Amino acid sequence: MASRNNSKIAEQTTEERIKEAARKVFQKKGFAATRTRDIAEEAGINLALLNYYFRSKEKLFEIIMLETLFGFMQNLAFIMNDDKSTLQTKVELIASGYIDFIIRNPNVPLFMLSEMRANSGGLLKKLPIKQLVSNSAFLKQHRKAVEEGKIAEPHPLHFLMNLLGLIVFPFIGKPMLQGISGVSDNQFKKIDDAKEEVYPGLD
Amino acid sequence: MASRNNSKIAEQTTEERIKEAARKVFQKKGFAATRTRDIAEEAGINLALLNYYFRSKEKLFEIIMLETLFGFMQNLAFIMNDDKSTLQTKVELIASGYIDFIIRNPNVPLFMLSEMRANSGGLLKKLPIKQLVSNSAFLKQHRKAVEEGKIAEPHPLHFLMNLLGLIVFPFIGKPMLQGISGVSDNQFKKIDDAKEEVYPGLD
DNA sequence: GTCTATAGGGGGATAGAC
DNA sequence: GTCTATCCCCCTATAGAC
Repeated sequence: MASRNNSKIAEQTTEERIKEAARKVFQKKGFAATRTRDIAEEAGINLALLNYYFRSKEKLFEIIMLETLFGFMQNLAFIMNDDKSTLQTKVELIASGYIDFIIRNPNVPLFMLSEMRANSGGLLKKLPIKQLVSNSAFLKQHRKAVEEGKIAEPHPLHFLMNLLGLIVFPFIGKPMLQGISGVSDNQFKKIDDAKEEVYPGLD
Repeated sequence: MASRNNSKIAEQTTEERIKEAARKVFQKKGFAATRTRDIAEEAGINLALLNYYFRSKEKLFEIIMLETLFGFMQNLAFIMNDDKSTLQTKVELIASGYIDFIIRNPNVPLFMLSEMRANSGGLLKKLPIKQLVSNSAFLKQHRKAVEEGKIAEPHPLHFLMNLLGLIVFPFIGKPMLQGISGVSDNQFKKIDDAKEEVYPGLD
C-alpha cells in the first residue's frame, strides 16, 4: 500500500518488474519447473536482487498465487452480488468476462488448478472470498429459478461447477482435444467463438 | 505385449513395480516436482535400479505419460465406434465410464492436462488415436442429430468439449470450488453424485 | 539384478564489493 | 539497490562390488 506507484507513464519499480516476470514464468511453467534464474532474466535483473526483494522462491510464489486467485475471483464476486441484474445476465457476464480474462491470461486456469492441488488449497483460506458469495444476489436468484423449474442443477455449487467447466475446459483441454481431433488452431478458434450462448434456455 | 504378465497371483516383475510407483508419483506431483528417489522408495527398490531399467527420469516419464494417455483415450474410441449404440447411449457410457475412471484415478485428468502443456502435446503424435475417431459412428450420429435440431453444438469437437468439461471439471476444480463455497467433502460428494444425467434432452 | 558409494551438475540462497 | 562470485545442498546418473 505505502509503496504503490501511481505514475501514468509506466516507470515500473523494480519490485513490480520482478513480480511481473514471476507471474509470467510461474503461470507458464508452474512452481517446481520454474528456476529463479528464469524469473531474474525475464525481469532483466540479477538473481541476487530477487532474493533481496522477496527473500525466497516460496515467498515470491505465494504472493503471485494469492494475487492470481484474488484477481480471478473478485470478478466473480462482483457480478454475483449485483442486485440489479437478472440471473440470466449474471451467467452471460460471468461467461464473457472469464472468456476475455482467459484469452488475456491463457495460462492462469491450469496454473491455479495445478498449484492448488500441490498446495492442498491452503492459500484460499487467506482470501476473504467465501463471505462475498455466501449470501449473494446470485444465490437467491438461483434458488428462485430452481423453484420455478428453470434450472436443472438443484445445488448452486453444482450449477457453478457446470458453468465454469463449460467456460474453462475448452481452454485447458485445447492441446488434448486438438491432438484427438487433429483440427488446426484456426478451426479451434472458430469453434470456440461459437460458444456464445453458454447457458441457453434460462429465460 | 511380449512381456505381459498374466498370472493371477500378482507376482509383479520389478519393472512393473517401478512403473506402478512411477505412475503413482508422477501423476500426483507432476514431472518437475517428482524425485526419482520418491519413485524408488515407493517401489521398494534402490535408486540405481530405476536407472538400470529405464535409463533416465525422462524416459520413464514418457512411458508413463504415453500409457496414461492411451488408457484414457482407448475407452473413448471404443465407445465412439460402436455402430449398435445410440448417440444418447454413447454419451451416457462416456460419462459413466469416465466418472468411474476418474474416481479410480483422481490425479489423471490434471496430470495429463498439465504435462501436455509442458510438453506441447508432442507425445500425442505417437498415439494412433486420430484415425480411430475420425470416421466413427459417433461422428455420423452427431451429424444426424444436428440436422434434426436435437443438439445445440454444431461441431462435434464443440460437443465433445462441453461433454468432457462437464465430466472432468468438477473433479479438477474441486479444491477451488470448495474453497469458494466452503462445503465439506461429504456435501461435495453428494452434489457430484447428482450429476447423473449429464446431457439430458437428447432423445 | 540389486545394492552402496560417489561423481557431477544445477539451482536456491548469501556474502560482500560498489 | 544492484551487482559478481560463491557456497552448499539436493538430485540425477553412473561406477563398481556382490
